[in-house]
Amino acid sequence: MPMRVTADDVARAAGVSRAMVSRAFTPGASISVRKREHVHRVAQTLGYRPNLIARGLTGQRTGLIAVVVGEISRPYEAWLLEHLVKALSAHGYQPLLLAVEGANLTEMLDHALAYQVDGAIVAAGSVSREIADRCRASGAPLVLIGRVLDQGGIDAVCCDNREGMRLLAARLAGQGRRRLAWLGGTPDTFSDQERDQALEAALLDHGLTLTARRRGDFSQASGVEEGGWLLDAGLDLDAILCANDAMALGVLDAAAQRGIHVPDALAVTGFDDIPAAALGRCALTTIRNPVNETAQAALRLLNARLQTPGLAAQVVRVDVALIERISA
Amino acid sequence: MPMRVTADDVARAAGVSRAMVSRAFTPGASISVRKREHVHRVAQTLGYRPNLIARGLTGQRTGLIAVVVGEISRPYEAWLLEHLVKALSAHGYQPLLLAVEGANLTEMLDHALAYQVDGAIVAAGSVSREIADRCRASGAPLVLIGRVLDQGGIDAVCCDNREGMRLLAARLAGQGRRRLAWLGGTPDTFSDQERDQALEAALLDHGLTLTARRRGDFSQASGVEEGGWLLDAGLDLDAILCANDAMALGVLDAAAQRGIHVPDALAVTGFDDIPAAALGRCALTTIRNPVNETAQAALRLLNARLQTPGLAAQVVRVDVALIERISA
DNA sequence: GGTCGTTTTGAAAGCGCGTGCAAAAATGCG
DNA sequence: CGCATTTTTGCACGCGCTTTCAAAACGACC
Repeated sequence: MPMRVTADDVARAAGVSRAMVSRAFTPGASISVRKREHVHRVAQTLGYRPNLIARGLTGQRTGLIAVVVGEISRPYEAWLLEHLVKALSAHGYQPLLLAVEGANLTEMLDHALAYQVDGAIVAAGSVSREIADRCRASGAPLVLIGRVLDQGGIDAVCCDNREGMRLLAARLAGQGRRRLAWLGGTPDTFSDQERDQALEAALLDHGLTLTARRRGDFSQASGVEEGGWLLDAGLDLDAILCANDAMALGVLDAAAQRGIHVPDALAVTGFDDIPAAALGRCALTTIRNPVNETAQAALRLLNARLQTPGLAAQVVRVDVALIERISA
Repeated sequence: MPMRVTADDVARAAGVSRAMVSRAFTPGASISVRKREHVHRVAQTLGYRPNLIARGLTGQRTGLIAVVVGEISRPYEAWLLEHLVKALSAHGYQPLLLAVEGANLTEMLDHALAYQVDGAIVAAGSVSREIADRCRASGAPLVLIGRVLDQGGIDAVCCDNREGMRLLAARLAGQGRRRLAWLGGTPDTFSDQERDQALEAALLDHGLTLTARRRGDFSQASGVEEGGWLLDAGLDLDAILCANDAMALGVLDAAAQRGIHVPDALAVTGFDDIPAAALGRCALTTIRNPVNETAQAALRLLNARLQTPGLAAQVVRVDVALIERISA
């Protein structure tokens, strides 16, 4: 039955009041240097650490940030999560992880809000205005990643999908590819919609249109499946553009299985530039989605709003880049 | 300046005492059905939810569980994390995510303990006895995943590495492979050590020894690299056994780049059976490391110890299985 | 030494909630 | 209807900490 060491214990042992112990652990509090050191020393020997739960109850900040992410086992999500966690912990925050599967995002966020999180970073699901309002009502700033709410009013950071698609379209057009297919991801997904639209627009600029369109679920397996379908449909395709890298890698597999040479007979492009994209016998030509900068930007937004609640909402578009490898 | 709705507000609005509000939200508390419903209704309209931080302060349980994992972007880690999160949330826990990079595990766990976590699940780094004791002193049970402390005394769940290696050795020996190489992972890793030892032992049973051994860092990139080294060394290898799937996939790439046919000219085996192992033009023969059961077992252990602190520590070995695909 | 302006300190009031305890209300029974 | 039980309720305290506020200690300066 282990009893925690409390500030009272330290106070008694150090011969000071509990308030002093609190101040000793509060940077910038009014306390003499001598006493602070003394208290620290005593605390050390007793093995005392301020209870952050109790601290969170009084102060306005718990240091907890809700991080909502989709299926973690997807390469992009995992990659992003890794950077988010690093960024959070660098800023002294602690991530409360919520993995959303389906429509229970509201419920999960509510649960997180009950933990008095200082804020939330949402990189999955679709955030309704209602949810956003509820967060604001709880005093927890919300930052979206990879999706922006068109009604505005919510901080978001998202890569420049339009520019990415333009770059890909230009490259393929420049290579003289004419019969192009689009392999989209899960519908109702912001990334899917924006990339899809952007592609159509960009192709138009080159006088091209899609020969075929097909839809997967952003997974490599669906890339194999739908890619296979496209290749078997007798469409005589030049290129397959995929809504993300995972599916593109799947398409690459499908092509290899059929003995179709990439990039000579077929170009394949991805989006995100996940680490695995550079590997494999046929490295992927793709668009770099700068995960690290995205995470940093998200935290910057969060911090800014935490310090100045009245700030106007802001949408940060992080720059993308064409990564030329060999698949296209 | 949004003011949270507190139990007092609900009490006032419902014309009852604050204690009643508390009881209305405490399952099994002494309160009449009528009143509970009434309070719930009022709470609903006010948008009240019990503050879990405050609740955690009084009660012994915060519902927070520290989850320590290594590099999340690695497929296996991500996969495991996904299942852990699911399992935790199914049991009403909330994961506090700690990504350890380097030796600061102690520090991170200390920080988590300051949040009064109910327990910790550690799937990364090496846990010293000192750390374990500190956790126990804070009343937070520790459960290890994929590593067991040989001094014992700590709950752990880990797949049966020995049996896995036996199965692989038997298969390769049965195929008449004779010149085998081992591609190990990061040293000082429990998985690496146990799998390595187990392989040597298993091979001995078939009168075989390793022709070569090499070491990566569990990443696919290192698989490409070290696999390439092995293939270029003129060792005339029959088979390359890898300490995990990611490296095996890398080796597969390396072989493909060199035009070496798998499995005819070379067998490649992995370990874990991550989702990506089944994909690709050359599906991986590997050992299934049942992540889901692992996560479930970890939670069972955690719950058991939470309910009965005095319980003897237990090591659960989850069963593995040989997954026969085409790479070996 | 005394006065005034500065730190430095301790007492006490919360933060939002759970819960033991005793009072109040409801119920059962004769 | 009266009494003994049982259920339901409210009060008040405490969880571990932060933070006013006023008192105490300090130091400088005349």
